Amino acid sequence: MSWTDERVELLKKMWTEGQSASQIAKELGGVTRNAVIGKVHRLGLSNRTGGAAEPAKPEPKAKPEKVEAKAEKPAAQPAAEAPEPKPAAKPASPAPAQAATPAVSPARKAIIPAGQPLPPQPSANEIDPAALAKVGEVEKHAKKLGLMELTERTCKWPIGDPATEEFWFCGLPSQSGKPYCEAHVGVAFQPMSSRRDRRR
DNA sequence: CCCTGATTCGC
DNA sequence: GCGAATCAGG
Repeated sequence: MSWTDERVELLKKMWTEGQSASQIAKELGGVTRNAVIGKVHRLGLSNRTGGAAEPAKPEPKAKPEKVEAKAEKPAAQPAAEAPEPKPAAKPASPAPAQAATPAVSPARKAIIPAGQPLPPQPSANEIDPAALAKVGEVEKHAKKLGLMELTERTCKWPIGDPATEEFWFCGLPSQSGKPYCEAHVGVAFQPMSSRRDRRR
């Protein structure tokens, strides 16, 4: 692959958007992130601040001027990710958010779409209060990823009700080979000794 | 461990 | 010019 005009343009665009080199490389295809970074530097746009390609500008550190508030809300992310065939987990058919058939028993519970090892319900269980608190805390910071945004290294802990809009996945980095982030691993894989030995 | 960008240097 | 290898952080 060579750096055609189009590819360079896409590179510039994505880099300016704040995409990481690896993401750009994936998008372009046929190049590694090293290639992307190398090209970025050769193009002289290592600085992602608004397109000014200043070859040399030490700029100690005195710039009260804000660059600009880039609207990088994940909510507006159009999911332009390349659908890589990940072996991990990709439930193909999201449950219909709304059953358009009122004829069905209204009292029925919503279907659960995930084809993945669903974690135990964290609610009524007797897990370490500390762990629960940690989960509650971490869920505030959840990246709220959709199904398509999940990778092997993102926490796949579901949050909310799948039948409503209030449903997403934790999405925080799962640093191990685990499917969840540390906090959720804590409540997912309980050593099955919650408080049995609490007596003393 | 995973990731990030930065730099070097043989090609 | 290119990018793998390496470096230097998080």
